[in-house]
Amino acid sequence: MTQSRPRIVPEATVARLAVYLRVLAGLADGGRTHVSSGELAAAAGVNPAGLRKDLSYLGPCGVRGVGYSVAGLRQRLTDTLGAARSRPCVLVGAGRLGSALADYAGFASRGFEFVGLLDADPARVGAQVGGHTVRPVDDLEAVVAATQASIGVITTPAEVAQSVCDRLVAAGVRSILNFAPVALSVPAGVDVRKVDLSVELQVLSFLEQQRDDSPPAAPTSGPVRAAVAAGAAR
Amino acid sequence: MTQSRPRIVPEATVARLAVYLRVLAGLADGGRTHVSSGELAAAAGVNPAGLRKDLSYLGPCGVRGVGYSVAGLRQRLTDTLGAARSRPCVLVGAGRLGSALADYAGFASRGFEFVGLLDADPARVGAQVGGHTVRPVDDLEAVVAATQASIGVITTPAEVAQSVCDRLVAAGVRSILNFAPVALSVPAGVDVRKVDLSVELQVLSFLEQQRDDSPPAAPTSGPVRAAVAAGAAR
DNA sequence: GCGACTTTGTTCCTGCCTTCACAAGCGGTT
DNA sequence: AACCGCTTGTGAAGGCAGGAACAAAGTCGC
Repeated sequence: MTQSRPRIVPEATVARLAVYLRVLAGLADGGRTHVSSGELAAAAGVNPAGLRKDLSYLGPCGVRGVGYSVAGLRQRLTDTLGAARSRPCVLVGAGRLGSALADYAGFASRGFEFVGLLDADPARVGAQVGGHTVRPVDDLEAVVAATQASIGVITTPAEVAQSVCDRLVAAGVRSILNFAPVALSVPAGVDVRKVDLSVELQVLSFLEQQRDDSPPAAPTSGPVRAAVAAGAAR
Repeated sequence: MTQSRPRIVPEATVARLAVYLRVLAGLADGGRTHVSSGELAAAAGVNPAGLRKDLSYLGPCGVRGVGYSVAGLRQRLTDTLGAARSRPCVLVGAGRLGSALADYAGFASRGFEFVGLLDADPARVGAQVGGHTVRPVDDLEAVVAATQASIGVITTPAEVAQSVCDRLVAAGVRSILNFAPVALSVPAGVDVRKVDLSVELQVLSFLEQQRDDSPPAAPTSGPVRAAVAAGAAR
């Protein structure tokens, strides 16, 4: 509550904070009361020094010589990430991927609740997914208004993603998670994050090809490898 | 084939090349024969100068004053990304998310074929998903050996992800796409990419909280906003 | 045939992120 | 009460990605 300094938090750090929070939840379940930066960093797959720097954006939250209090750090991260209160989410596109997301327990346990599932296909309307009934996409504005949804998730085909996005924004949604393989354009003040599944596979394909081509090259230099990227999706 | 200079390609660039390739496929379907960097960049949601820099890693592939040949650039990107040949993929964890991925048409059309679906739950074994039958996870080594799968996709619960990963690596898989919310540890020479869905939502939640807290602050500076992220148009 | 326009490819620069290394601080022990 | 070991927090440096501006080059029009 008493954020001494309103320091800015880099987005890359925010993504890692979410990972730390999850690791802490596991530690708390295991009965641990304190953790060192080294142990926490190992579990999160990051550099210990980087972890300390990430946490330093929140102000001092550890005890030197001891480590971090699991409960205390967890609370601080929860507050910082805005995970204290539940965030209502609207999902558009109740296909296979959309249904999988709506039913994913990992969201609900972290304060994200799907309060509306919408689809344009009449065959899907009325289906029960994750405790909710799929409604026609025409109800989009009504659902957003009634539920005060703050986050929109788009899992529609690429062709209609932009129009769905526009309607979400017009209805008041200012945070959008986009799974459709298109670059959405939104007005200032609206945040979009994109998850592109086929891009992930193609990056792996590229790295594999590099491996196949480069064995003859110097193995020590390792310039092409360009690291593995364990962190966020990006 | 005649890569004049074996220039290294940054991983961030590789991810964008995959996006360009998809945009080009759409342009080719529309009958377009040439594109300028500006148009291509707009469709991909990136800066035109950055796009040209990305493409310059492949050597000169455009014509000054004209632009890029859609077919030519597409071929070059396909070769670079290793998307020319089909990549067999094994998916472990045929739950909702796994089934959605196995059935996703966007993968097959880009040369990724799921040649094996595995699950530990006897209730799921035998189910038909995306034209394949779910097999017991005990068959993992046999399936990898028989199909020469080069990419493993993990959509299991977090608790078993590391053991599944170890088995995949032992069986010869050297590229892994991990959807389980844990940091996998792998030996050198194995590439892992992680997609963390709940992290994406929590980053949005953080940005939303920032928006709610910062209106009183100076709106012009916009330091906290920290940009929008991945593929956002801007 | 020549000029002007368009577009690429490159270079420079700025800012951010990551990493290393060290000083400061706290608990436990004697 | 003082010392010692352990851990955090921070400062500095290096590397990398992103963006803007400029020169080279090729085409189109006259």
